[in-house]
Amino acid sequence: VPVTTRRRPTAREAHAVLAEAVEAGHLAVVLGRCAVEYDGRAASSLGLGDRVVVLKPDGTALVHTDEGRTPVNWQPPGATHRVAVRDGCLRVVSERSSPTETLTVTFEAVYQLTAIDAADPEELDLRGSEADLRRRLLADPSLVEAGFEPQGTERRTDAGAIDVFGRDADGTPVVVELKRRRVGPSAVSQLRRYVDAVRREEGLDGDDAEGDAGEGATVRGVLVAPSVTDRARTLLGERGLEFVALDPDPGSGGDADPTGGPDVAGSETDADPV
Amino acid sequence: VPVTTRRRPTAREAHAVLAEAVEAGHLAVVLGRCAVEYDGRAASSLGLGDRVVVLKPDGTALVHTDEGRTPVNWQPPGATHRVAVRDGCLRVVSERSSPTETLTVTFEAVYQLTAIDAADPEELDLRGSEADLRRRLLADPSLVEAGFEPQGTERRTDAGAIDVFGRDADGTPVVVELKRRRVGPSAVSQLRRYVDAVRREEGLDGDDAEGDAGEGATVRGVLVAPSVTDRARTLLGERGLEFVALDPDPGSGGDADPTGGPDVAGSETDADPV
DNA sequence: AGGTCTATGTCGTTT
DNA sequence: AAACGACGTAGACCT
Repeated sequence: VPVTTRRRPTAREAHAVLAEAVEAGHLAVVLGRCAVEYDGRAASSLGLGDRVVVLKPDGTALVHTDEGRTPVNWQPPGATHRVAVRDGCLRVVSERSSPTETLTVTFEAVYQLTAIDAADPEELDLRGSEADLRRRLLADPSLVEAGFEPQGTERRTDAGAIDVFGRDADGTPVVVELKRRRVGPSAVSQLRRYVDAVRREEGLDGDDAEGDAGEGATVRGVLVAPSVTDRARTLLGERGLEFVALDPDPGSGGDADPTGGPDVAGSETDADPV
Repeated sequence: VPVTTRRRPTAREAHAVLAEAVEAGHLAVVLGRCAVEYDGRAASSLGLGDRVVVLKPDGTALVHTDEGRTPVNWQPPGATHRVAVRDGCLRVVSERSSPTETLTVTFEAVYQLTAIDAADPEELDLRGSEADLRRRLLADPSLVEAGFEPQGTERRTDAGAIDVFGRDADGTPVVVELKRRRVGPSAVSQLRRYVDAVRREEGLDGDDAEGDAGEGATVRGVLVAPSVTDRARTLLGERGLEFVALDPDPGSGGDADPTGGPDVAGSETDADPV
C-alpha cells in the first residue's frame, strides 16, 4: 500500500499532493495549524489551532482537535473537496448540496500531509442492537408474557411504524416498543402515540387510558427494554402502559422479573395476577 | 510544533513512539492495516483493512475507514490508551469504565505513525442553535403571537423542562417547545407531554384535548420551528396543539405566516380569529 | 428527495 | 453518577 507523505510542505507542494489525492480517490490526512469556517444548516467560526483534517474519497471531511469524539467541524459523505492556494496558504473547501453547506479550512501551516489508497473490504459485525432484541423476542415471545403471539413487525400506523404488533392470550391487541437500553420519557411518549393510533384505527376506544388502566384498555402497550427511569415509569403508569425488562444480549440479565409477565408500571389495579 | 513520524516502523519502534506519545499527552495518528474488536454497551468485530486511527490526549480513540463521517469503532473521551506488541504486531487497547468498554486495535502493518503536541486554544463559535431561536423569541415575543408574554425558560414539570413558559393575551398558560429545524412526530409528543404535565400541575382539566381542541383547553401548547412534517401537523391537530413557523436565523425566513398568529394545526374550530 | 427512527449515538446541564 | 434533552446529530430504511 503506497503512502505519500510530505513534511512541512510549501503551500504549492501541499496543494499538488492533496489535489492529486482527492482526484485519485485516496484518503488524505493533514496535520496543521488552521482556521475553519462553516455555513449551512447552522454556521460557525473557529480560530487558529493545531488540528487533524481527514478527507475521504466518499466526500467526508473531518476536522478534529485534540479533544472530543465529535469533530469540531465536518462535512458528511457526498461533499466535494476542492483544494486551492490562497495568499500563500493551503485552503480546502468542502461543499455539498441539499442542504447547501460549505466547509472552509485555511491552513496557516501544514506540519504534515499524507495520502493513501486505502482498501477496506470488511463490514462491521455488530451485536447487541435493537434488531437483536427483536430477534430474541420473536424467537421466544413468552419473554413478553405467556401467551403473547407476535403478528408482525414494523406495522404502519398514522403515528409511525410499530416495532412488534401482536395479541395476548385473550386476543387483545398488543403494541410492543423495543429499546436496546434504559428508556426515559421519550420512549413512553412514542409507545403512547402508537397505542393511540392503533386504538383509533381499530375504532375501539377514544381515550380511556386515563386513570382506569388495564380493564378498559382494549389495546395494550408494552415497553420492552433493559430498564426504565423513574420518571418514565411514572408516565407509563399514568397511561396504563406496561414494562418488560429484557436485554438485547441473552447473557446480560434484564429478565430479572421472576413472574415473567409484564408489570403494569405504577398501577394499583394489579388485583388479578396471571 | 514538533512532529514525530515513522514510516513503516517495526512493531517495536511503533510501540516505543506511540507509548511515548500517549504518555506525553500528544495527539497520535496511525495509518495501518488493522483489525478491531469492541466490547461494551454493545460488541463488534471488524476484519482487516486499511484505516486511520486517532488517539487523543483526552482519552478519545477513533478508528476511521475510507467511508463515512462516523468512525467504524471508537472510544469516547475518558478512556485510557495502552500500547503493546503482541505476536510481533502493534496493538492498542483503549479502555474506560462506567460503562466498562474495551476497544482493541491490532495492526497487521503500520504504514505510518505520527505524534504531535497539538495546541488548540480556540473555542468554536456556533450560530443558529436552539438557544439562538430562544433568544430571538424572547427578544420579540410577538413572533409567537400578539400579546404573548414569556414568564420563564426551562420551567420544570413532572415530564421534563419546558423551553419557554408564558401566558397569552387572555392570561391562558402557554407551553412553547422550540426546535431549530423541521419537526416530526416526536416533537409533538414532547410538547403534548409538557402540556399534560402543566394541566395536571395547574389542576385544571384532566384531558380535554381529545377532539374539542381550542375552547376547552385551559393550557395551550405551541410548537415553534422552521417547519413541520405532514404527520406531525396531523398529530398537532388531533391534540389541539399549535404551530408557529420561526427560524433560528433571522434572515432565513420561517416567519412566512402573514397573520402572525399561531395556526391551530388541522383544527376546524377556527371560528374566532384574533 | 423527504419522512421516520435507531444509535456503542455524543455532548452539555442539572440534580 | 444518573437523568434528560439538543445536536449542523449521522445513518438506515422506506415511500
